[in-house]
Amino acid sequence: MKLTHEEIAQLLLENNIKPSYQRIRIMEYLIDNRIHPTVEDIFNEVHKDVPTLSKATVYNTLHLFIDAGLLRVITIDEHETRYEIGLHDHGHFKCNSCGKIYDFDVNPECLSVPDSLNNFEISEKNVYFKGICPGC
Amino acid sequence: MKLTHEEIAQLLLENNIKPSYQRIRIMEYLIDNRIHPTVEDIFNEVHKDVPTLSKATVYNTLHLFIDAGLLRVITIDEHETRYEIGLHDHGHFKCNSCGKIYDFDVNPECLSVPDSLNNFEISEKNVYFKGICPGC
DNA sequence: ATCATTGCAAACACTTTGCATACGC
DNA sequence: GCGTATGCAAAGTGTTTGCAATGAT
Repeated sequence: MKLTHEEIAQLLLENNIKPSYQRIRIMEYLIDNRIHPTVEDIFNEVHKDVPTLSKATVYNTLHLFIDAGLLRVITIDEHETRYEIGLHDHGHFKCNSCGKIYDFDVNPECLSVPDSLNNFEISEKNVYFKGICPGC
Repeated sequence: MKLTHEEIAQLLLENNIKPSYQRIRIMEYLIDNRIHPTVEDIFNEVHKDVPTLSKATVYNTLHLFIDAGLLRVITIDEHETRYEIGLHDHGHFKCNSCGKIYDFDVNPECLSVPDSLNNFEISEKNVYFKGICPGC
């Protein structure tokens, strides 16, 4: 189910983003590599195929995607900004040893809004755990 | 129930931290101002009373407290590192408009570990919501 | 006197910005 | 040709580091 460049271009257009080559390649990377990559990760990999790519463009593009609601920032760790293309709500587990981030399904109960937030308008819910993964 | 400097010194000693004046004042600030302050907040306020205080010392001291388990980093937003002295587990709500952070009690169900994390050793659990607070 | 803590300034890493070039309709 | 996206380099921010001065026991 790998998307073609045309399909990705379509996806971008639907979100009012002009599908430049760089943007398509960055989106392609994000779709194919659901590893919660950092800017570093994205830049390094896409740069291999698109040598002229600059980091500024990566930053620009990610912000574009975020504003369009296509991309989410994962804020688990200071000093480390990661991104993932938005699916359903789910939790993240970060291994403090190897640094890998795992997805997990959260108890739906969990995301119920407590009484104390009655008059709050909630746009985003996040759950994350930290610890050591089985491999470490 | 404001703690005296002596009581704070005692608290630090119990955690194997030498109670220097700066450390006491920083801890005092953290205890008296449960507003999830940033380094900026802490530095600015404590600096008023302790003019020689340097930011490096604030950073040093916060790391000391964190290592001792007295302090927690709140990672809600990239570009913004906030701290709170550790109490029970609770959720945080951040208002995207005024930036204020509210505490709320999370559904205990929420923090139950899902099957998919069976063999994971979990040391930290976090829940945070974002949106707009009633005041905004 | 010794060892730890502090404060300053320089170094760092990550991100943003400004601007000139290049690209696409 | 015009407007936008890109790439570079410089500027900006927040945090860390090295080291000399200070403070405590």
